[in-house]
Amino acid sequence: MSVGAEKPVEHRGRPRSEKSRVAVLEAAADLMAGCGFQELTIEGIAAAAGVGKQTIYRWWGSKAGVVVEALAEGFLEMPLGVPEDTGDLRGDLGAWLAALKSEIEEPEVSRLIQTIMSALTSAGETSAAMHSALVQPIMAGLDARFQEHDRNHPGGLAAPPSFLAETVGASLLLRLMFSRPLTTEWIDQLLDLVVPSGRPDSP
Amino acid sequence: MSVGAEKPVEHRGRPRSEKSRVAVLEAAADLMAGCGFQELTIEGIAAAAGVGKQTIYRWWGSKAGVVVEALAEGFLEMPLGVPEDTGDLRGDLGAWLAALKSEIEEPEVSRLIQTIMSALTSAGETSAAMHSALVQPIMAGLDARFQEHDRNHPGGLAAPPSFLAETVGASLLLRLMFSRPLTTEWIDQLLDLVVPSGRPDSP
Amino acid sequence: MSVGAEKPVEHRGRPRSEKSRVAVLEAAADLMAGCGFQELTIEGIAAAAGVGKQTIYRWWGSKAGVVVEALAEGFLEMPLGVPEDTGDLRGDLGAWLAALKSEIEEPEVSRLIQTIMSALTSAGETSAAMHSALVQPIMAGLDARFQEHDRNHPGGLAAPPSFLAETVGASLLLRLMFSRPLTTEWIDQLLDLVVPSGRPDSP
Amino acid sequence: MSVGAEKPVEHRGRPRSEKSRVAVLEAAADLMAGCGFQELTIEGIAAAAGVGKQTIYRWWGSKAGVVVEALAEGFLEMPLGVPEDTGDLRGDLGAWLAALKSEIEEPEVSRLIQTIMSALTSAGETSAAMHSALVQPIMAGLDARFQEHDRNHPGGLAAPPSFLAETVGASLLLRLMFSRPLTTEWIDQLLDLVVPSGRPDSP
DNA sequence: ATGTAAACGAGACGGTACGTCCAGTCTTCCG
DNA sequence: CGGAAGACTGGACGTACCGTCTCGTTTACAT
Repeated sequence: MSVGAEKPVEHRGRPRSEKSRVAVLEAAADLMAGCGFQELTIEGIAAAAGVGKQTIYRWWGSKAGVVVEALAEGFLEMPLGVPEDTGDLRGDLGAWLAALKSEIEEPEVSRLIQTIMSALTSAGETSAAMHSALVQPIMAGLDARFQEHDRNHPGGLAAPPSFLAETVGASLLLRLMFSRPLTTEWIDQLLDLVVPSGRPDSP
Repeated sequence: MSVGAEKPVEHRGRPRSEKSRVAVLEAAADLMAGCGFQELTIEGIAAAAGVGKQTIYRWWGSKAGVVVEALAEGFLEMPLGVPEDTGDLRGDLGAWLAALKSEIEEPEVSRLIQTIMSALTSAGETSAAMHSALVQPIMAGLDARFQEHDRNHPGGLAAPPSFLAETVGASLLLRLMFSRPLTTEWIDQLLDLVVPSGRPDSP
Repeated sequence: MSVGAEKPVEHRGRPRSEKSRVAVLEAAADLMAGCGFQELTIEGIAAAAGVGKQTIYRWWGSKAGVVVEALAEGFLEMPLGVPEDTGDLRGDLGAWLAALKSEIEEPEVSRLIQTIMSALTSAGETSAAMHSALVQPIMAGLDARFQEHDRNHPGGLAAPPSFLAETVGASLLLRLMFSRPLTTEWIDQLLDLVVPSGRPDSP
Repeated sequence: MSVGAEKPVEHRGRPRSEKSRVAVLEAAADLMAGCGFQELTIEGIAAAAGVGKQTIYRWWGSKAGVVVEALAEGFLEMPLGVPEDTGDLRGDLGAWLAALKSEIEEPEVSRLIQTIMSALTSAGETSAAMHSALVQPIMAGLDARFQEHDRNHPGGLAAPPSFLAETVGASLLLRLMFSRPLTTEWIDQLLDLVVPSGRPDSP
């Protein structure tokens, strides 16, 4: 009689509707793109998703929760891309930052970043979840690139790769948060600090 | 050429009440300390200040504006202190960060920081004003310290002092934003990056 | 052939709360008695009824609407009574008007009448509804009395009963509206006009 | 001792500005024509008149007071006209009521009447003043006509002329208040009651 | 001429209520 | 029993006016 195979859950009554779950996340992602976090409302999400408010409260409990899941599941992408890898770490990072520079001149992109950051800070208790959903991936991307560089040029980095990644990410995000421009000078200085300039590839 | 004695101002109607202005800023500062930015309401500020709502809308237009002015005028202080100066830059920074580390364990301090950062990100159009009201002073404090160090140990810094100040500030704030702990390892790594440890003073 | 069973109503979502409906009407009636129509506020009604403002706006849309319904459903009575019937129409009307005369000397009664009339005139689009809710019943009462008299004394009335009822009602209300006293002379003249005095019962 | 000569007035300081007084009354009259009494505001009048609010409060104290004076001084006319006099009282009244019938079909006229009546009922303490400013003149006009008729045809009226005038006025105003139509039947019945039809002139 | 004093326009003040929006909860019916 | 629909209490929003209160500016009389 032992059923073996774990009943995945004690399961009674109607199962959760995947359709509703996805509809909510998609609606949230759509609305996020078009307005600030403050203006994003549970009612708005429910209406756009064709879903009862209760369904959202049942499964997420707050709009921050919905946003976190939407980001974690890729319904909404932090529009920051990832640096390429041509073997020249400094050059790659420079190119990446330059691309960002032109990208955030589009108001839509700029707003989306601010919206996400605002969601982060408004989150309170969920800020850790937010961090891992949002910031971690970016850091991870940078980290991988720094790791590789480190392997090729041991001792050429001023600090552990993961730390440098975090530093770059923090500087970038804070700059975007305050709508300050990514000037060429600023980019150069950041690169100088993080990938000590010029000489690193020469022994 | 006589400058013609500037008309002091074209002034009609009852003049603005300084008493109300101060009452609003004080009330906002008090309330900020006790709750999040989301929970801070215009009605609450008006009631606490003994002021009509219209008076707030007349002069500030949004709660973010009130918070910016309260900060700019020192009614509310960003509880981050400023590093001492004993001649040992690295040591001073380390001590400062260590002090912060214990300080932000108090929930009140931690909440205040998050509140202010939330106000910043919610500000939208005023984010630049927010930046100069809040972040600039911290940066300026760090900057001064780095400048002095640079003068004493030319070439000992990995990047221009002001840039290092910004980097330290950004890393710190973002860490606080996400409620991540200021570990000793993190502090050490930051110092290693910014004030290349040990060696710089030896030829 | 069965008519297909009238859809009882297409009914979705939580049904309207009768408790709230009654609470609002009772609260409005209570408040009306104690203040003018101008001083009667939606917020006051909502608070007194323990109801959200939205509930009032959802179902009535204006305070005039609430007052109309309160009157129509008898939560608030126009304090004008109805003439008795002893067989002597002129005497009955005289007694009724005399009773009113002393009654409206109480400021509370006087204020309530003015309040209701003010609600009527402020109503605008709903003035027809107001009329049928308020004035019609009074008229109807008078009408019945005149009808009966007419039956007993054919030709003794100067105009159709319903018209005489309307005339008496209009004269009375306008007099109350302007806070002018119901003097004995005025009453006598009205009766003389409407129930041609003395002689009608003699052939 | 001889008091004699009244000090014309103890008069110090700047005298009241007639220009402002007139501007206020004109502004009030203009605004009354375009909106309801409820929507008529002191601030609106002050702005339209180019006058400080205090000037209105100094001299009138309430918008009802302004309206009363505007009516009393003829800045705003109750659009009811006055019956002609061709010797045939019944015919003249009939013609007058018929003219009104078509006139009040214009929404502007209808609204103005309701506005004035609303001002009356909202007035409270000033309702007596309102009455003499507004209703009295109409009554007076009717009264004069009835008086003359009475002189020509003694005993031909069912009640004292002034009373009949009041009755006609009251019936008319209440009908207008409730936006009920002035039908031909209603007019005929009123005339039958007030100027007993046909026979009175024949012996 | 020069006070002195009241009325003036302007407009900010503390308030009250407006009508709207949304939060989060609750009830009902449907599948 | 999950989910949509939607009504519920509660409370902040930003606006409109209230009636009061300064301001600086006329404008008249009384020195």
